[in-house]
Amino acid sequence: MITSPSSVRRSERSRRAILRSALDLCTERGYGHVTIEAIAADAGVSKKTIYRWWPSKGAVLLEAFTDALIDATPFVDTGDIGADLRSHVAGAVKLLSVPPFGPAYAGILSELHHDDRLAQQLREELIDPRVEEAIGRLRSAQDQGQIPPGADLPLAVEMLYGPVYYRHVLRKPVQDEETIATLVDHVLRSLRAPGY
Amino acid sequence: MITSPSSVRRSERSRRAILRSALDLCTERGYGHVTIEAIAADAGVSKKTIYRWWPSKGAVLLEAFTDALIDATPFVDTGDIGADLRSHVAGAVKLLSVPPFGPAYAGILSELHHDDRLAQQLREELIDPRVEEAIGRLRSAQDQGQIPPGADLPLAVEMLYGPVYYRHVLRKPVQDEETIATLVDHVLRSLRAPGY
DNA sequence: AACGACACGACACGGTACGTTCCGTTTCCG
DNA sequence: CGGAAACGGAACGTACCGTGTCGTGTCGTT
Repeated sequence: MITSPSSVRRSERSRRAILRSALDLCTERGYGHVTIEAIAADAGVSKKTIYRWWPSKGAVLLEAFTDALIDATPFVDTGDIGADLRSHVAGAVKLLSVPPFGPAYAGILSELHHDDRLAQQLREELIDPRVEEAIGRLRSAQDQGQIPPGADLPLAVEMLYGPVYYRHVLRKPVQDEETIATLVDHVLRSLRAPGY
Repeated sequence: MITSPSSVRRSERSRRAILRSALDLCTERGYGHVTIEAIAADAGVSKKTIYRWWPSKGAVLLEAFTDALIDATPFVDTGDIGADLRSHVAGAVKLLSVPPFGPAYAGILSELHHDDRLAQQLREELIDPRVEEAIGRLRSAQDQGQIPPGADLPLAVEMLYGPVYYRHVLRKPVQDEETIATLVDHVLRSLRAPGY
């Protein structure tokens, strides 16, 4: 997320305080009340310092959120694609269900349509790599014969994540473990079943 | 969307001018630049008049968007559930792909997480009724034996709309007709195939 | 036909956050 | 040790917010 003045003299202390304050304010007062001025005040930092390293508050929160998401939803391979997908999706759903990460990600998504840089950054640094990881895990299951050779793996990823985004964006109640299991089953079935 | 002073003396002329200006500004300058002040100036209307009938700019655009969506994506019943779902989803995708409706809906979604009234209004007046309609169409296909009796119809709706929201929110390229057909096929297959 | 209520356009207000600029201080590389 | 650069703090003009006031016009009521 380091934007312009690539430098080793950057204050790591300020950086951490800014990211922490951004998430804290998101918890305490909601994304809408997270402002550059509020972050600066809470972190004991000059506004200039924030603008020097990030182009917008969305970029600040994206950096904070990305770190948390990668920790929360690793891609494991136990040999059982169903179980692995269930635990992976459950991890994402759980992260989105608790402040500050749910509101933070909703806020980030809300900025995408009027912030081309942020949209590109989100896709390149978060979405695309993780979609690739997911496809990789599905391909591994394919090699083990759990998924047919010709299956449309990118579509499978969208069918898994689509409902998660759908519910999060519309603020519907989050999926419980059973619903997630049913979803994963249906997606895997749709890959296995013959065409109509 | 009429909020408080329920009255027959409301100016229909002003109402139409406001809705039109809101959509026009969304096309010309993007959702982020649509402000109550800009709408008022463009529509030749007092800010007070807007605030009298709508609680926020999101509510204004939701009213305008709802009218357009209902026209664009009817639920038809030709007897072929696959064909009907394809044309329905294609209608929604097409509407979202053109200004002002794509940006307008993205903007509306972006307000949901800090505007409880708007979230409730969207669910009650747009999402829930249309989900019910979709389930009704699926149930009709069930009666004709095109979908098994025990199928999870609400989940099917989420699997259909989920990827549409996913791509729209993340600003990924919109689905073409072939992709939509593949999606519909997979969802229907997932309902028909036996459990793993 | 006259009244009275109420929506209307207009304008002004204080408030908040924006993004930028200037200044003096601190920190750290060479 | 000297200087460049990042720092915190304060102030700036701008934009939009949501509200209040006021005079005008129009539409129900009687």
